Amino acid sequence: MITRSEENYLKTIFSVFMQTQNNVSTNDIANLLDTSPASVTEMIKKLQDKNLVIYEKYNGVRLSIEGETKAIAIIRKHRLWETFLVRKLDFSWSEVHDVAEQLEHIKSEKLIDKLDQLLNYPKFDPHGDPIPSKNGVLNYQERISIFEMGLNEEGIIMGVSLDNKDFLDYLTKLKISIGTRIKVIEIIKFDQSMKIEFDSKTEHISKEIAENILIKIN
Amino acid sequence: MITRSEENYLKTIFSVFMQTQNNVSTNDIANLLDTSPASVTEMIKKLQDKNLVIYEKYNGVRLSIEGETKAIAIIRKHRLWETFLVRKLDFSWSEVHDVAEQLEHIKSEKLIDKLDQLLNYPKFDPHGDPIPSKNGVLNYQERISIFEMGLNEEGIIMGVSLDNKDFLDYLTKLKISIGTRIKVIEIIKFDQSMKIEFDSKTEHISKEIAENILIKIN
DNA sequence: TATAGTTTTTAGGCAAGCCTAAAAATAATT
DNA sequence: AATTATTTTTAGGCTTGCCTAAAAACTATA
Repeated sequence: MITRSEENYLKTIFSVFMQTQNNVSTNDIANLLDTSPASVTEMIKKLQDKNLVIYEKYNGVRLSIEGETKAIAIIRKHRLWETFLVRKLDFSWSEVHDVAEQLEHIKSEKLIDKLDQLLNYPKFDPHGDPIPSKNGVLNYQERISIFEMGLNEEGIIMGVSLDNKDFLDYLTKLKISIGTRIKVIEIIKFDQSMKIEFDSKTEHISKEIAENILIKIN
Repeated sequence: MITRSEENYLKTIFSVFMQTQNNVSTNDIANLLDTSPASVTEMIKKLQDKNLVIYEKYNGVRLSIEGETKAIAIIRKHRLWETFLVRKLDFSWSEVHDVAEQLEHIKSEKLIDKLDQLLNYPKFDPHGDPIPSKNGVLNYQERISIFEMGLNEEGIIMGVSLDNKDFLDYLTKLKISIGTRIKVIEIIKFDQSMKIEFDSKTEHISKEIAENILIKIN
């Protein structure tokens, strides 16, 4: 049996590794899980004993195949629950995180399969992140932030890279959502803020906002 | 904060007290929660410190007003989730228990309110047990078991008093469900089994079965 | 390359929730 | 009423997951 805490560690290691492609440091995990580095070292050893991670002292950690399988299964559950909350229970996309964080630990294969079916096998969650399939395939769509776009470039919003209530509420207020087609019409050098155009209107967004909105690339 | 384990104790104490109207013994709780009497004593003290139970050494325990409120809230969640699983995810009534046991501990008022709404404010769960309202009112319908009925008496099945997979699967096989109108047509003295009539057919049920099917009274 | 700074690990502790074994209290029986 | 049986509590221990403080190992800098 895998504990709730172990699941959270796996999830964290997975997501950091996805971004950096490097072994994940003790400190990073500690910060993300809001715990002490000492506790992380301890837990990593436990995960190693269960063959869920590959670990060498002072050299960070990464998931084993088995650990990755488990991590992806948790992410699948998290994203399916988020989709459920938004689609069936009228949650806004800024409210789902904490509840999904709890629901993702419920153990029942049938439950998650049926939920998937009820939602008609969704491919993306409300934040635009891909939902892994039952057999663990994570269909990753390459994306860049608006901040990385050049002047006059266009793109379709595919997701966000920050799951923060204030940020998401602000996007909602701006009427920016997944699928919105945008164009960069001005880049202000001084503060690196940007003017973007969408739905025949113009909005001025800060660097911080631009960095956390993702558009499709290909 | 109330822990998962504390919630399970409260739920257990509530349901035993409902049946007996007496202080609940340490041993009973230990048996129901599959734990040792020593652990129960310990936990009861903790619950007492939190003002959730009323406890006197060697004299059993009962819930305080606050403890009862919490217990009822958990039962509400459990029964709403069971209803959701059966109605929306096509679980059979024999499968829902274990999953609902996990889901009942999810903490989100909004979640449970929205679930209630999605299900159109159900009054009873799939086993015929009443679902407490948001403000904690448990609308209890008095019921007796088929075993307590006399010859030629009729009644409408309102629920079951046993949440066991084999038992529930058997009822499903017999096509006995909540709402079924039945009539006792024979009582066999020797083994106290009964012949009952419903949907223009006759079935012979054992004492054990008869004891665990409940009909509406008055 | 020695030293300073940072990161990681080790050591020792704590709370929650469980355990077993033994003691104490209550209940049942002779 | 005294003894026996049962129930409940106490005492002491264990595991999980966390903590702080100190030691050890790596990294960067003079």
